[in-house]
Amino acid sequence: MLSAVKMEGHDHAEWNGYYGDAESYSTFGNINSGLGMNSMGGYMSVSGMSGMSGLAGGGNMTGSPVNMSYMNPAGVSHHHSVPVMSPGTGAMHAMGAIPAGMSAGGMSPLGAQSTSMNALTSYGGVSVMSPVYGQANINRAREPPKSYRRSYTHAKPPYSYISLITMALQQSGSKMLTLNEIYQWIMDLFPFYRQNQQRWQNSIRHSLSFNDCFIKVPRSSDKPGKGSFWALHPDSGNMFENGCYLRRQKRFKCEIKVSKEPGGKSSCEAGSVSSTDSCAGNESPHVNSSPVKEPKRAAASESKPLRAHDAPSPAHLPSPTLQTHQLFAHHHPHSVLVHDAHAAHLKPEHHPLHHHYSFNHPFSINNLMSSEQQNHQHRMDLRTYDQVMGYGHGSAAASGALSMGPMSAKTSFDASTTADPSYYQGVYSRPVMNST
DNA sequence: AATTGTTTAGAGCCAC
DNA sequence: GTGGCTCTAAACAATT
Repeated sequence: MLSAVKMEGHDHAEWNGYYGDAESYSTFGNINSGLGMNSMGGYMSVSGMSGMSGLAGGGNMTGSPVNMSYMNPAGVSHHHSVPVMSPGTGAMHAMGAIPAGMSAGGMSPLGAQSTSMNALTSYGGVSVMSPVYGQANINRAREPPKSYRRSYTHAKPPYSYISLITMALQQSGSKMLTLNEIYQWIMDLFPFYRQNQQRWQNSIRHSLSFNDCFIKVPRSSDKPGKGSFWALHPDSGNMFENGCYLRRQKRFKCEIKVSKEPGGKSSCEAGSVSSTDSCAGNESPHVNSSPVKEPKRAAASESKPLRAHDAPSPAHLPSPTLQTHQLFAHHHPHSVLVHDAHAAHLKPEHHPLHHHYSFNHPFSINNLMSSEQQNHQHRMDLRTYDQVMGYGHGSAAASGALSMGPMSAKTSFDASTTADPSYYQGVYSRPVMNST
């Protein structure tokens, strides 16, 4: 099996292979030097970096290694160019490209979320946010292209399948996607996944089925097609609050799956009207505190997807969006769910899920992109890894999670806040189990 | 037939 | 060492 690059970013050898000689960050110049970056050939982890903004100014990263490979040293960008990336990019943060502690309140995964556009990198007059993957951008802005670029392009992203799925779902306007759409999103964004599709797609399917944080939403009668829609469980919120996209802080799971209905659906499936208490998420410290060993998933017969007759009447679910909306509304009575499906449909920012994740979900696209722009730019503002890196030729591919967007009001970090070292440490090195 | 979804199993890595 | 999380492979069922 191929297997390329070990996911968890622990495989230094592989990372080195992809990024090692690469910039190695010599181009980071001041950043690297003095930062003590490392000997790991592009695989660094930083600990105790406070204030990435400092990076821009030559902050002082000392200490532990940081995987600069995927870092987007901020500050090196060109602030005057016109951002093409995500809407609302207005606020990108320097290193921001990397979410510091998700716990901070919804950081964008790769993106930055601050209020300064430091991270923008200019490519031929056009600035694009550099996703975490695009860290090399900075260099590019300063130096001519180098041969090593090629290696970056198809490097395996430092995200687990779960985080990729989560990002995909988060960036979708309706907060739900079909399996194929998820595949496409991933491939659009990460060239690496255009290869060996059978392998990773099998893993994606497995992740969707196996992880309780993903729920299946049946298609409405007016949207026939193959496969159901997948959405994030409303209570799955901060799965990556530790800032590590390779490994969740705690696996989200439904603790109780006993309330099976005749149809066989579990209490945590979409459409369930059972109390949210039946499910354990990661958004609450309480819940996290006492994880219950996940019982083997219910037998197939007990976890049948919600069928049309199980779900709310199709008549009331004109669109998938509304379906989830209502489903979640039922499921999550205590959250800020909007029951006016119509309104929610028209105004994404009012979407229940939108609300739900806007304040605490690490991949909250809401924190990345403005609601209005989100849908429109969905497939335009985000560039594929290679495009960001300056290798792509085609049109921008996916949107998304990698693009930086405006932060929610509550998340107006200052440089130091955004630069939570734990993020880097987590994503590039190893998970930081609770930055706070 | 192809795609989608479920489940089982094993292995690697990491935190405790 | 143990347990948790993730990745991968594979078998199988269901659906389109």
